[in-house]
Amino acid sequence: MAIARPTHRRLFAVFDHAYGRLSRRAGAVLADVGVKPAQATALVYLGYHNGCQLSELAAGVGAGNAAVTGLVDRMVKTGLVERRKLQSDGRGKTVHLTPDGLAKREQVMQRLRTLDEKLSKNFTDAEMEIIYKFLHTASEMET
Amino acid sequence: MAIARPTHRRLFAVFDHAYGRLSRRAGAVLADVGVKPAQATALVYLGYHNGCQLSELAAGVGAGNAAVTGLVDRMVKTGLVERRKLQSDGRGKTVHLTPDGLAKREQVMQRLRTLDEKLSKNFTDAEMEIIYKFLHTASEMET
DNA sequence: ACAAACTAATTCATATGTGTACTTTCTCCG
DNA sequence: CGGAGAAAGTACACATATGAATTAGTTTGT
Repeated sequence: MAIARPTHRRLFAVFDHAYGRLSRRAGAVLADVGVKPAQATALVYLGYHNGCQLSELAAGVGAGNAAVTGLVDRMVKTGLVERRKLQSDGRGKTVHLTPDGLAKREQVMQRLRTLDEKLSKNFTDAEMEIIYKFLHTASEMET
Repeated sequence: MAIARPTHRRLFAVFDHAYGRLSRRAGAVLADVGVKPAQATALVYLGYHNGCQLSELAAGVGAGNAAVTGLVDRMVKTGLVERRKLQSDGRGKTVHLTPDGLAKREQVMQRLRTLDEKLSKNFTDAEMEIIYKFLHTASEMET
């Protein structure tokens, strides 16, 4: 039996709370860009994988297909991206940044870089390694 | 000027992604308890602060008042909690676990403890300190 | 070549979040 | 006392998430 580790008992709760607060902050930081947080995430991802399929975008932003269908709908409506049919596979659709979407992405990246700096500035590189390892563990954890 | 820290450039994105995946996992883990993730969070908080006011619950679970109004509505509807008027202040309402809510909370705690163990088992206590410090930083960060 | 199985995207019901506006109630200051 | 203003909850419009069911297109096994 492992020694009790009281400070670890509510890890998930702390993670959950921290994320809630952080995402509110991110939402506020992005408000003046006129893009919602989930859309910002998608714009960033698309900058690296422009023209990817919906499913890939879903995996990339860590959500399910259904969520991304609606997300892309709203982004198409506001002119940030466009959907195209995939000719190689009749089921697939690809998502492409518009010039407008690309411009918004630049602004988003500015804001997120600042946020990242604030988040990480009190940690050493060695500490950041641990934090990344932890976040990666949380991402990849299986049931 | 600081040295470029490429691995830190997308901290927020990594955090966001990790949270998305982790919360899906938590949702799946809680599915058999028949409680949604936000409700589970509220149940846990209420276990420590039963009878607190709505605003305190909101702060405790990291959401706004409006979100918690609806959350409590749904939990009242399914009999997990009840709302009472605060006599000391005509504006306030307090939230109380029902026996049913308390029972669900026990099940939730079981599941979350298991999740916590999986999340933290590959980290030493010293590493966990850093992770908690980071999560705390993320919670408390000001604009 | 075809039925069975799989995959991609969508739709639907529902849960949860935000910001804003509104109501009610308190508090505090002149 | 009495009105300005803060605070607590709620209502509303909307963004975003999930899971289940649906539709359509592709792949596979015989």
